[in-house]
Amino acid sequence: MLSKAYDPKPVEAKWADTWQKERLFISTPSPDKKPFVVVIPPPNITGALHIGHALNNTLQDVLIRYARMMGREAYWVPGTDHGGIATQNVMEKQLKAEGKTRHDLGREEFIKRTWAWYEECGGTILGQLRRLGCALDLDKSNVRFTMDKPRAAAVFEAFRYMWEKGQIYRRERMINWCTRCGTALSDIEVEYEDEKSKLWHIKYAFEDGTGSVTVATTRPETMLGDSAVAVNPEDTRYKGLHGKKLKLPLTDRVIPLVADEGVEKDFGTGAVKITPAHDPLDFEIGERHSLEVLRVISYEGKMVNCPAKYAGLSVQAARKAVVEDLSAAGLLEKEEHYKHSVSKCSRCSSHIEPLVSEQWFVKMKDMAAPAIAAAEKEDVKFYPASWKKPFTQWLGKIQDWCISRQIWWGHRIPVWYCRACSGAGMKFDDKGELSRVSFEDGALPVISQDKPSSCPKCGGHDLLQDPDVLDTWFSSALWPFSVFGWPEKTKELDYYYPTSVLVTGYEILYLWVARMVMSGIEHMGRPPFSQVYVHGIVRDKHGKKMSKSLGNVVDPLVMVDKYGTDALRFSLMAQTMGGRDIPFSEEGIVGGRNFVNKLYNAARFMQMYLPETPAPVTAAKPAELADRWITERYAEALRKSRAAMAEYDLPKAQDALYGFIWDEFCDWYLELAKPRLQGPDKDKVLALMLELFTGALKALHPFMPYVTEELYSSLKVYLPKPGGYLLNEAWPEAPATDGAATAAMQELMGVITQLRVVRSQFEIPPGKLIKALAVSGDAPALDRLKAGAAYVSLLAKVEDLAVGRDLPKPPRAISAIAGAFNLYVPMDGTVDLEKEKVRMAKELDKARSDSDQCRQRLGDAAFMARAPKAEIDKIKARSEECGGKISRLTAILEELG
RNA sequence: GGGUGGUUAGCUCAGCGGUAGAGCGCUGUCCUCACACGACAGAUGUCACAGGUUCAAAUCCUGUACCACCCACCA
Repeated sequence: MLSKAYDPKPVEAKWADTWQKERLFISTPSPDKKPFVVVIPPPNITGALHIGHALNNTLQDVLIRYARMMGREAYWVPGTDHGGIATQNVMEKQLKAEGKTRHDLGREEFIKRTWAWYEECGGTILGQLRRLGCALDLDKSNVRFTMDKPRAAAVFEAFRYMWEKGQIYRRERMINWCTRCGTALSDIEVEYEDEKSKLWHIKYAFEDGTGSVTVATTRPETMLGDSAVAVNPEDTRYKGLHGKKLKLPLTDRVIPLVADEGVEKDFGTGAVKITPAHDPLDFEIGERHSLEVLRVISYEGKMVNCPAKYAGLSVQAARKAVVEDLSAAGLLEKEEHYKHSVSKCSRCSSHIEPLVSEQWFVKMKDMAAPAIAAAEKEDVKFYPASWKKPFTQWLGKIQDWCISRQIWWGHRIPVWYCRACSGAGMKFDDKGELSRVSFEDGALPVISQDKPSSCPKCGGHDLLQDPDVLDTWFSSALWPFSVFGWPEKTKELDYYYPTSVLVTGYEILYLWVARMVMSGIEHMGRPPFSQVYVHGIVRDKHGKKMSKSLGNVVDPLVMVDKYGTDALRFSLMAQTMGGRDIPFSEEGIVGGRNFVNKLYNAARFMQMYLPETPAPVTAAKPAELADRWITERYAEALRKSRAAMAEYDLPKAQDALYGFIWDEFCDWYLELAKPRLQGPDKDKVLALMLELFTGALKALHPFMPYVTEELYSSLKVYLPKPGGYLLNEAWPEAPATDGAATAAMQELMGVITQLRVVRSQFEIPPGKLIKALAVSGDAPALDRLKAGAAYVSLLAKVEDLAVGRDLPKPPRAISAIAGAFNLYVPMDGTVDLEKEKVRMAKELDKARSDSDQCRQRLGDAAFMARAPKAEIDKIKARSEECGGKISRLTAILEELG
């Protein structure tokens, strides 16, 4: 005999292994079948997977397995992402623990070390995906990496093409600079946080001594780089002062007062100091007025190009010093408390310094337009649909994308410079390495993936590669086609592209999804997928975002160890309802674990009656009421589940099967089958049970792959037509049913439940058999009950069920009403008459208020005139039923006295 | 400042025009020969608030409050 409780560990290990060994998840282009393709959002090689990955990959796995079982050529393409800054940060942390920096290693050594880390971490991630049951073929030959050779070729081709088309450019622009990471970032990699700060009001005096203008600022230290003060041209307070010169405090510079529409009249004093080099709005205003761009904050976050007193100070220290000096000079008009949002690096949470820098950019407007159109036309369709609007709106406001990063780990920008031809455009660090490139200062680009053998202009051989790398999302954006070998024209690309559905959390909708859509249209001529399944973020049980600092991070593998993969998957799935964020609680997994155990025990139950030596159970299926009923319920569950899958409502699809298995198959059908398994019907009943249960296992397989495979493999030997791996079986068809048995069964279930209520309320011991009478004026109902008497006897533990039209109520009997029947349960000892009276009176009250409600509606002329006939009939029927119930209850109560 | 979503049983959430549901938790009985990771039974809701549409509103519309998230050049 198998153990009472299911032990997922050995089972999961066995199947995970077998599936991979058998290459069960591999796919090859098969033109006779329709492909169903999902490319995995490649996890960053920054460490172990978190619970969000578990959810994301479970959803994909369900879709893939389901599609495969529905006859599609399903392919889930595995891979990992090199993860640019994020990975570099992990490496730097490792080095820090050794007391080193990446500069101690040097670029080449650092990259070598990161590749070694890729081998280690990438392997860990794949192992985790494997344990999660993911139907990914994890053979080396099939796993992609965003920085492997084919993907590098794709990156180069995309860069080359867009450069030649003029879509990629390099110039000076305002960018977000993370002083800790030491690199430029794109706009979406910046997060904002409210911070309590101060608003300083500073007086700028006119050069001619005719007064002053007061500006308000949250960043007084940047005044050292001011090139103007701006006011709104409509602002009457400053009419006539435009063009006047102001003395810039703490310096000997003189700056103009300019008029610009970008200035809000209502903010502060209506006058703004303009620091074109360190503020996006100021930069724009500066461009409009040809103001000098004076950089006073260095890439290291230190003050430069300013009076010696401040030079070299950190931004914070400079702020303090500037405020003190202004105050001492009497130029600080006031200081107020102020809350504003500051920008933080999304990777390291350090302060972001907006500054002007020469970087590589991608022009986005032209790429965005067709992507917006694709979303509008639903060539790319969102599930849930509510994501369409934010998606198109974001694309509508898109800014050019800064793609260069001043880090080491990533795709090196495929551009080379000839030392002889680029001259001052090449800047070198103290080690003699090319550190920065400036087109403005004369650098001449040569686009090439590998080092060009000679300079196309002068023929020289001293060419150096651009020191920057590309934003990691640049390669991610190409993922849906780079995985198939693009730009090579491969069979795979031809067959699998465009892919079917992309499954992702909403947090990378813009960062990644939008860029994939744009890139797909740009390079492949059509969007990379037709559907986007957007899910929420897994949070802790209080709804807080999981983070290491809060200490509320849940490791999915710890949960898997404790409860099993199927349990984790089941509970994550159950909670994704609505596509919103998911509060994760460990208690929730227990529910999943219990369900897995339920499945296991249902199988164990069947096994008890099946022969030791496996042989197909070939008996004809039985056809009594319970059999027809359970078949109808099974068909209904499959229909519901299939319909839910069609609209990507995965949790609903799972829930329909869960309800069928637990509430119907186990709680009713198996119970009803027990005595029959001892009698002549045994084989027939087993045949049906096997058919329905193994069918349910197939249907559940996409959700809970391990336990279903295990149970199916042990039961299939009894099937007339045993299948192979569940993944290769067809997802079950609902048998044709007329639904007739469901109503009849419901009537019996009502009688059984009422008798159980009597047993429970009058504390009749569970083991004790009772006598019962069922009385009704409804002759067909009596016949039906007679036919189903065995079920009632069995499930309500009745030893003698008398059914008739005019049976008298025995003395000392408890009454109950179930549908058309008055039920009487004679009691052995004394009956608590008061309790019985209260019970009946309560029933009567309920029936009366129900009846009143019906009568009221039936007496409402407006209702009668306007409500649909079906509704009126329903109320009429209910009213009649209530009426009958009231008179029956009244009679019972009268008898009770 | 703009936008989106939410407000239903103690908790997490379904339901989205016709008598309020599930899971967990809670209470009672039972270790009934598949499962105590179980069975059976039970309690618990002015469906945020205010208007409106409708014969009928948790469900549709409008507004309010609170919560959450996203976006924005909040000097």
